[in-house]
Amino acid sequence: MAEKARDANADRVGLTDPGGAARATRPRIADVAHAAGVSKTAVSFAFNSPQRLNPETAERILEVADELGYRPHPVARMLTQRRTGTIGILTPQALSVVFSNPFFGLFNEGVAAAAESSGHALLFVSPLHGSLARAVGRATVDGFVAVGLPEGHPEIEQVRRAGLPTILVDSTAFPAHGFVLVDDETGARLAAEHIAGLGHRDILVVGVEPPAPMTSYSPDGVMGRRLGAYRDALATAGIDLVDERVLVGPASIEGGMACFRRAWEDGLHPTAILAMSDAMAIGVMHAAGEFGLSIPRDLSVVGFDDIDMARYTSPPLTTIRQPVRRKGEEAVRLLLAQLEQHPAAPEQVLLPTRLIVRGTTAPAPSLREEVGVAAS
Amino acid sequence: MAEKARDANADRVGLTDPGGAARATRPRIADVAHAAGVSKTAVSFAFNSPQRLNPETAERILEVADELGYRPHPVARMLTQRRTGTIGILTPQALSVVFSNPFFGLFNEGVAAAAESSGHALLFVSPLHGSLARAVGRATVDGFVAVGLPEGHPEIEQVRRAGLPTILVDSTAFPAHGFVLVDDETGARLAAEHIAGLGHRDILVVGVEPPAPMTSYSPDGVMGRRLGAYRDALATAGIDLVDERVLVGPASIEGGMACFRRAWEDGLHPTAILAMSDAMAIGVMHAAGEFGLSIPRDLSVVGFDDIDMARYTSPPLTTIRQPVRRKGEEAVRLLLAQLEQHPAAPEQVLLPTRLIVRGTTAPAPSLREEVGVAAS
DNA sequence: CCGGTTTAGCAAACCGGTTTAGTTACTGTA
DNA sequence: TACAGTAACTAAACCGGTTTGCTAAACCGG
Repeated sequence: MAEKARDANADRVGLTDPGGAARATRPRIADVAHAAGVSKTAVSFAFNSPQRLNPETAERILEVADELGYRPHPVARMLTQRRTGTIGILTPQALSVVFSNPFFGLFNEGVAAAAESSGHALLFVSPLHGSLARAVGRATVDGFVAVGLPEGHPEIEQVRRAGLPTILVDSTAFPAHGFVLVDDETGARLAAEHIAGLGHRDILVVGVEPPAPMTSYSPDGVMGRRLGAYRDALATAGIDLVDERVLVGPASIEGGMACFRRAWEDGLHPTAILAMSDAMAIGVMHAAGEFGLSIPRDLSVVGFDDIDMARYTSPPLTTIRQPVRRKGEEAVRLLLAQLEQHPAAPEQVLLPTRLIVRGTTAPAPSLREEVGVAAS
Repeated sequence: MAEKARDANADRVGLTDPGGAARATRPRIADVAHAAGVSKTAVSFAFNSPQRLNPETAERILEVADELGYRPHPVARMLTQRRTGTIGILTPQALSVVFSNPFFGLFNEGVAAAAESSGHALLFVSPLHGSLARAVGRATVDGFVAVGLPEGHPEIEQVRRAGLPTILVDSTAFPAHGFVLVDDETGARLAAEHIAGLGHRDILVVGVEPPAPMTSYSPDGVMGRRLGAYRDALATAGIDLVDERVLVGPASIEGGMACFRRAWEDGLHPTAILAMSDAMAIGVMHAAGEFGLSIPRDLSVVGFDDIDMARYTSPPLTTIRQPVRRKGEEAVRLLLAQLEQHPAAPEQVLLPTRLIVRGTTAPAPSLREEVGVAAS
């Protein structure tokens, strides 16, 4: 006896393609089986292990399938194979802000390079109707690369309980998971020491605002760690960084401009600014220009990240380099390793940062006069 | 009689979470049903239409589910609901090059904003082992936004035959589908006229290279249309743009630098460059600087796109603005419209471009001398 | 000509959910 | 008391594939 009646619906499916519009009913494996006079199994074999079939039969099945316009349904295939072939990029920010941040451009480059070479697609997952956990529940991925998930995030426990293999980037929120970190403390310390060493005393910090549900930095998050290191290094130089001198905004050029304008109009007239992102640093430079300041003569600026653009600003941006692309690559590499050999000890990677001195930093104005450099 | 034996496996599943590691076997709906003493149907209702259950029962089921750490399997759910809640972004380039291109950053912002507000996730689909069609076959999406699919692409027919709702951006390869275009011709013409009007005669075009399997522009592709319009407008001004004066490279700062260096060292010393991408224009500016040229005194540069960075270069970049963000938004909007009411006439959108004159264009050097501006 | 192996293909079980079409018990009405 | 209507829940079918276990025929050496 052949397949049950519902397993074949050749009459529903036109043999020829109706000219570009999506057809009413997509052909199923049973339709192909019926048309080729074989079982579903045979059709499945023809696609997945043709060597198990007589070559002629396999050939014929594939021809019939092509005529019908049949493609194995990817979702059904995922269900049986128990893998999706997709890697999820999990971010607590909205995707529209992610993509506006040049840091992510670079990070995604690395992720994409690694994912592509292993044949994985990339699914970007951000809070769904405000809930990260809900979005995670809907995501059809083999595992996550979670970037910048702050320790204090309200939904973090639910995300962890989802139980998918997850590699954290810029976060240590799940101690038992693999993660990729960058030596933010050293980077921030180098930036602060550089500025303090140039004689600056009146310093402002411009930071990336924490993602939506949160209102302040967790001391263990990236920005919190950077801020802590700025503070410590400045304190060592005898400078007290008060909260009023730490401004936050979106990690974009506009965000940096807004921060600087706000500060300047509030009467804060620093001689140096430590920015936690290059995009914001570039914004600061431009806003400073609007107020007639010249960089680095009147204002020194240090960025963070060393995005491509940093070397092309004028003057070129002094910044802290972190291997952003590599961060993405490593994260995917760790994830794939974990996916392959399940009970793998989660690996952990710490990447270095370093100070790149370019043209946006100079001795503090007061100091320059002392050493005989005339202010114009 | 209760469910079949295989439908419940309470013994496989620990009640408590074993401390962060992914559990061996994920609880299934039958496990919850068994533990709560109800049917699978009831569990499904508890999650999807709780009003169909006694509130207390629903509550109890959800509690049991939570204890077991049960989440409905998203792939199984997709299969029955016949929707994925995901929009695919289809690009013929590798993702690593996509993310390195600031144009895509902006475009993705628009796509993400529109997708997010409708609760859709974003899946990036690029050639899998060199084949776009194969990647399309694996993609679990409700529809595609295909960007920059050139008309002559070898796999285009297979992509179309996949039969998924698709909106094209910067391409008219599928005449029967909806698409979002930008008035590239007018933009390119304005750029060329601007340059010709400034007296330039020695002009170079720097273009974005076509995606991997292709080697030259299709005249109907974005870059082909822009090139055509450059040519026409220059011809009108009596200038013949020969093929040797059209260089292509990756759409990045480095790509622009490479193009300029190659040209300059080959003895091409133009007074103006028309770049088909802002990133490349920025690269050209820097490479020109390396050769001691001053912009716009010695060399005029016009970009294309008007990315964020364009207004922050020095001098700020003269360019053709196209509403890139909006392009992404419109594409998703059209796609969602088509997904909702199936037999919708595919919409088509044409967005304007315009010339933004900033600081990188000036009269041709020879001309300046004539009008009395001394060359230093 | 015989037992053993290989080849080719099939039916049924399975992946993990949702949905349809009931069934049962209870409530309200005439 | 009978009957309709509803609330609460369920068994079985279904989504569209893959995989397992099996059978029948062809092949093979002795």
